[in-house]
Amino acid sequence: MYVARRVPELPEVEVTRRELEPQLLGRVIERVRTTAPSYFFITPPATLRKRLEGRSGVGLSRLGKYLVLELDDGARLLLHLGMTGQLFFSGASSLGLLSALRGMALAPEKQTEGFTPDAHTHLVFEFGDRGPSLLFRDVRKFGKVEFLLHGAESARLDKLGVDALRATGAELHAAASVRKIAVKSLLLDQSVLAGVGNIYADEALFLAGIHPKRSARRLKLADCERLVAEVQRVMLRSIETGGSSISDYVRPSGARGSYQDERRVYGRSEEACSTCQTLIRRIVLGQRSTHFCPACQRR
DNA sequence: AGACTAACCTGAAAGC
DNA sequence: TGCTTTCAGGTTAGTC
Repeated sequence: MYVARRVPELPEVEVTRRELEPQLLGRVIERVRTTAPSYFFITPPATLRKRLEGRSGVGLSRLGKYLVLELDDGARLLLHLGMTGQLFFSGASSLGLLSALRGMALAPEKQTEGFTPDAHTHLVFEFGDRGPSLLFRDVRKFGKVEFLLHGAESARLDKLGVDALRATGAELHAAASVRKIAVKSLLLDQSVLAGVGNIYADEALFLAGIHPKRSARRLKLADCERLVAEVQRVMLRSIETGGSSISDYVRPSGARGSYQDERRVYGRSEEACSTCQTLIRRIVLGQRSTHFCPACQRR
């Protein structure tokens, strides 16, 4: 059986940003703990410790799926959650909340007070105020941490396109008209629209009535405008419900983002389309599972 | 140079 | 029951 998973895309990163910002900025990072060098660390752990200890955050922004922590000396720290990354503060409520937003159920023994960093917790900030520590946990290590000195260029950020929430149909159309790829692949290209991942790409294409395999080059301006509008609508709605689940989160057992219930096609292959009752199909496109309604979405 | 593909990683679930 | 295989996905490096 095919099991759908939830992975941090733009809305999850934005909800995380909003959660972290008030609890992080202005606090002096006294000590940095890390795991051993790995794929996860673009900047070696030893360098991170040296550069970050004694600093404090003065700004936390988001571009696509990246979080950018601006430090008091002008340096920046890029954080990417990859597929299984979790950022949270030590203490039960934060952990439960954020894991719920991720849609990842934690084992009961890990939901207790005073979460102890485990082998998957690759980065920990301990603060001079002795308040809750910031933990970055990532089981599959697809997440990324990169330190940038004041004024340093970031190849990763520089190659991102316009943030999906700020994009216009005209911008998408300009990129689409010169690409010989499927529209779904276009949406996933971070150099075009930054922040769109597999789930919201499928959802937006369904809502816009566009077949995922339709050629990008054949998209008309009106198609692109509709598509961008649906990308933004579904993402804004997801941010909204992620926020509302904060107050809904009471029992660990029932915790999850309400997005699960609103999704129309993703992970619903062989189920009836909510619009026309045709069975939702699943195909593989660009090495990614792709879900669509063969009747509602035209090539 | 654009387009496509394998690799990175781990745990859950399916398969045997 | 338990060991083995498959699979998910964001990003990047490598190939054609």
